[in-house]
Amino acid sequence: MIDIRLIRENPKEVQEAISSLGADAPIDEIARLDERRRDILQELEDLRHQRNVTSKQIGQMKDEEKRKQLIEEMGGVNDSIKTFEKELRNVEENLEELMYQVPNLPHESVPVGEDESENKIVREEGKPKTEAEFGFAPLPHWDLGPQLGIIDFERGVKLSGSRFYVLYGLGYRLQRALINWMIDFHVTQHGYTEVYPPAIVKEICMWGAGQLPKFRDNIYQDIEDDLWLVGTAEIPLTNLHRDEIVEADKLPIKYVTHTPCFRREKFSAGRDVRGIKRGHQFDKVEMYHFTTPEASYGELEQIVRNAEDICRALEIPHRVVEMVTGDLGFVASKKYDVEMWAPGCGEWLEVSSCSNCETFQARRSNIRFRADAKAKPEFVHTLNGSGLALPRTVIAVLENYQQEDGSVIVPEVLRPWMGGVEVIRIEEAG
RNA sequence: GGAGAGGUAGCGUAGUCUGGCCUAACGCGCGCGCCUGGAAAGCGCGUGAACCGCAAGGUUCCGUGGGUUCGAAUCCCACCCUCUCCGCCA
Repeated sequence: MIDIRLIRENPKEVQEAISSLGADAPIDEIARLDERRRDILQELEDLRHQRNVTSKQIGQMKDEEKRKQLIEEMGGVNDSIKTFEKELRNVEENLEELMYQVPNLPHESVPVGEDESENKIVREEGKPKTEAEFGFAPLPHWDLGPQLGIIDFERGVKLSGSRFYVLYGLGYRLQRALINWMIDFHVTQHGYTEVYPPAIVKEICMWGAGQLPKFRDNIYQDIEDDLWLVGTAEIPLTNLHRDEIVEADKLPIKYVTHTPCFRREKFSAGRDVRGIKRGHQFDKVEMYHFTTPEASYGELEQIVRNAEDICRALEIPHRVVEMVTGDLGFVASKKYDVEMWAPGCGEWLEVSSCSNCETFQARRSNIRFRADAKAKPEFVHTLNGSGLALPRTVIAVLENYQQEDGSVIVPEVLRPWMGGVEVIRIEEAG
């Protein structure tokens, strides 16, 4: 949710900003309803004032005659109040519905661009290994995994349909090792507090994090109990402090968590169907900050660095990409992706997406802080960043560390979390 | 699933039976000051939020939504949520 004052005061600029996102929003209609709302409020408040004053008089009145007369007069006032109240409710309902459809506005530093093809590569670290350096043609993980007996696509489909798979043995062990290692890394090296939140939440949480109404079709839902499966830990983490006022000295609050994520992938039908890159269910380690407006952009850079630290420790080539306006999405003011190179499938995999949402989620979720004890509460800024998404990190490990005989070397940092295993071999993997 | 209790401002609670002095009290916490070598304690003062308005000021909010009434935290109806006990259970 953006501040309606922006629309009230600079409707043109807001309209342009939204156009730069390649999005659309009913700004004119919002401005019209906002004005009508304020007009009604003015009328209504005058009438209510009149009612309050008169009612008080009636309560104290001794003269029965005058008393009856006043009560009579109040009849008309009450009718007007009821009429205005009804219209106000109507206008506010419409206004809110429209406001929920307005995307977040881009930060001034975000490069203008049509779509992802114009995203800027900010920096790159580690050289992708060439085929010559490998000494053989590296396999994609959808060949490597089944060959090692650690990924089973057929049985995944048997259980749950397309875009599901089963991990076995050292494959699953590798994922577990990554999860625990990454969480420990963020806790000990980056100062995060680890949390374990619910992965299915009430509808209100979906609105608060900006998932509804826009992404309704992409969310799994239990209709009977009105519970929604989260597509990212960002949702429960945002809602941890919903309707709270946080003291400034507690900020920044930095959480790291690991949850399953569920996505219907209705918007990507037919894309990335091979392998484990885009499943309906996947695990993700997620970083999340609640912070002040002054600190948020510095912290966005920090979150990106935190994600890069993981890539670096794994010794996998990676790069940071800055999103242009056309690829920002609905909730971010500014966003970076971190991508790992996957030599088998020959593409850069988005393993992390780091966003500063400024007050967009905080407004929807009513999360505020007090700069000091006397200050008025103001909205916090919220930031999120994957640290990292599991299946894609598993892909990158398998494809970068594969050897000619089909075995995969375990990255050194992971070995303590792998029970000392150094190589995943065909004969021992399962 | 059964029975009961409850939802009041950052937290804890009073007020509801008996509608108007509720413009919501009190405690904790927090802020300022006094005191002190410094602090704690103590004492004094202050301290909810949102919206409209240049301002003065006004309006709204006692879980949510309706209703009754000149007037509702208080009465009536519906719904939501939380807790406790029992049952079942990883």
